Amino acid sequence: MPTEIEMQQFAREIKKKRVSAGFTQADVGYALGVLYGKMFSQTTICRFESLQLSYKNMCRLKPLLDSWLAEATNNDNLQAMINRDPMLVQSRKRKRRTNIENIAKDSLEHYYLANPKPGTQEMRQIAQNLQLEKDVVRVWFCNRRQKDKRHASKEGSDSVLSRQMGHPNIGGFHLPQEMPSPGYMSMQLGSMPPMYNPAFNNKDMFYPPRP
DNA sequence: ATGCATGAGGC
DNA sequence: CCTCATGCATA
Repeated sequence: MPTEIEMQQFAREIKKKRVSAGFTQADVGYALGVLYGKMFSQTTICRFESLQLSYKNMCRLKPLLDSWLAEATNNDNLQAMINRDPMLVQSRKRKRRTNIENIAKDSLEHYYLANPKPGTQEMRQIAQNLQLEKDVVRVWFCNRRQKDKRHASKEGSDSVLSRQMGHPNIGGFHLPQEMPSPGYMSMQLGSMPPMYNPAFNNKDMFYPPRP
């Protein structure tokens, strides 16, 4: 089992190699499919590189990326660009993504801090207060807990519970105000080589997660 | 890069 | 209903 430090180094290594070879995260995910049968999405590669997966999850994916790294290092290029699988047959089953208002998100966060695992009745109540489907609320809590877990293996004693809070506001109105940027998502900007030049040129690269 | 969603597996 | 791994869709 690699240590978390080793995992961090590995993630940086993967990213460095990917970028210098001119691959996108999606390319890497696709390459894993070609190489080992199981393909991964851009999202997963992104989350691996930024250490946003659970440690256990990272350990399972590491071997795959490990050999990808080896492949990419040998074959230098001529690597993946194999024909993109057109295997998409519009399966219109997925629910359209709900957009939860910022006001509601603040309230949810508040509820979460008070109780991360509300019961069915409690969720009904919350859903009603915020005028959301209770399933949307349930999923929000599931995702919220999952997010906490990703950052769980941190050491500091304070941390996780003190972040983008600020408005103790439950059902009523809410003062429009800027939320302080959460600083817990450490990006590794300190180790960029000078010739670094990604395919994207947007400002996101040098911004903290969200305003 | 990230928000909301799905589905498998677990009790 | 939960957790966990994962991803479509979108900002």
